[in-house]
Amino acid sequence: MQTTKANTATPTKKARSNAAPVARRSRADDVYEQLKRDIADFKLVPGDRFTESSVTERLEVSRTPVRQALAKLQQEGFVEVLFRSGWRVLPFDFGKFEQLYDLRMVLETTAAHRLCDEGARSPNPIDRALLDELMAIWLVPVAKRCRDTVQVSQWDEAFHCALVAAAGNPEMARVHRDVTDRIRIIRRLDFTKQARIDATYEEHGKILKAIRAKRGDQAALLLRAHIESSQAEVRKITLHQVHMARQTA
Amino acid sequence: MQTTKANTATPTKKARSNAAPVARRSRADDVYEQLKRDIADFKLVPGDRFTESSVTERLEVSRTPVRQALAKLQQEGFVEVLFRSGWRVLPFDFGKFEQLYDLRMVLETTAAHRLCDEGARSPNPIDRALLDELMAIWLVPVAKRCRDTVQVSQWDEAFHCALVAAAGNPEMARVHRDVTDRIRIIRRLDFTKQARIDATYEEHGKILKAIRAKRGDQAALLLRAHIESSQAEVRKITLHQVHMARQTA
DNA sequence: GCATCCATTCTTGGATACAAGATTCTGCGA
DNA sequence: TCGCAGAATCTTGTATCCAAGAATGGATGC
Repeated sequence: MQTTKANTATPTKKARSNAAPVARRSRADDVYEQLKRDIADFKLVPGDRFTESSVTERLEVSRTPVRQALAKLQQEGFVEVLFRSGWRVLPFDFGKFEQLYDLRMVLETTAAHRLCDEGARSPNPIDRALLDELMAIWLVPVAKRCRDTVQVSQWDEAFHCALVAAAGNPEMARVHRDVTDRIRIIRRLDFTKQARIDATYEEHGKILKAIRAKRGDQAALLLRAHIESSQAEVRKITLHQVHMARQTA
Repeated sequence: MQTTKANTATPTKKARSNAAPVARRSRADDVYEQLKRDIADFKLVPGDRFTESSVTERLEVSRTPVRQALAKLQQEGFVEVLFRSGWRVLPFDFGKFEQLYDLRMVLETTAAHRLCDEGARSPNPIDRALLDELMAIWLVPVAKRCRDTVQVSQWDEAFHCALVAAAGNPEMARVHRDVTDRIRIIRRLDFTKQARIDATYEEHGKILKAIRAKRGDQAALLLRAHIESSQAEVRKITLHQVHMARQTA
């Protein structure tokens, strides 16, 4: 029966030890990040099986942090464990991607509405600064557009996350970020063609303008179309691309 | 460079070993369930600190499964680790509860709309059977209403989860379930008064009737009001109740 | 050639050992 | 009585050890 006695004023003692709750980076965190990157980069191909020891050798840590990282990835739906028989990167489940894209649409269109309508307010106020940043990136003359696919792909992800984050519900933003993490692997296959990049600039620009004009319905409509087109694109290319990625990996 | 060679037909060998992916219950799962229950039941009071060894003693398992369980709870936002200084049940964060209630509203009103409007369809078809079950529970004559607060409280939770589940997006339902898990601790404080139970019957009934009549906007409106009233109730009583719970624990 | 049995190897789940640092308690000095 | 240094204890992070069971490969019988 412990009771917290925090905030009892003993400044000298506290100063000695109870420092800021600084986020300590553990080995498990490193392994987690690395494995997640490997999956997103197709170094670990969906469907592939691997063992804990293969990871310990590759990353040169003991099994403990590896197991922690794998447990986290398992919970997030990236890998699964086969009892006493190794691990497996979860194979593509297109049905699941459909659901995640759908969920994204719900969250983002909700955010768009809230960004336009002060009345339908979220727990926290709207983050105007975040919106301004987006405008600065996406509302530029055609000549000044970035042509680096990798950069634009990252900005695209950040755009959608920022939209939700700006709407003032951090928990909603967190869920949206998780969804983003999970579709990244398939989403990046979409960002190979220049035409898609141009379209992204166009569509993001229109969405931001609609938000700036406080036209919630229009912003939501544009957003929905934008996501749907990206989803449709993904639907077309994945089977082929996945095969390619599997070859080159 | 492993490649999956699953589904190569060797029936005899496969029959010997590669059984169904039966969900194995590990010790870590047990500890996880137990700790989560303890938190929900105020056996572990928000703000309290505890150590891994205290859990190992109480549940009589080694640190390994305890640590796995705690890691999961940490990821879900129930506890936090203080570097080399024990664990802590996260104290109540009313702001976070506001956000979670808000997110619930978004998910559930979306579900309500979809249950009424066949056009705005989800990835999967609507689960009519689930809806029928709900009707069977909540659309009963006043005399036949259940008066057991615990039972009704569980049904209430199940009602909202089923609503989302029936709408045909399992990932959305999963997120909603996670949210439900996290607000359970505060939500249960609401289900003490008989009046609230009656109101729940009334409101759930109205919502189901609106859905049956395919009046999406009305259903969403009722749902929003229903959740908001429960949220308002929670806002009032928590500070006092939490104090009480802390005392009795 | 083919199926089957059995020993070997491999793999994860769990327990334990060790390391680095945080906390606490004790004793001393003023 | 109060402050403080330092030892002793405690706590988590990581590595390693062991057990139970799964996969594998080879020998054997036919």
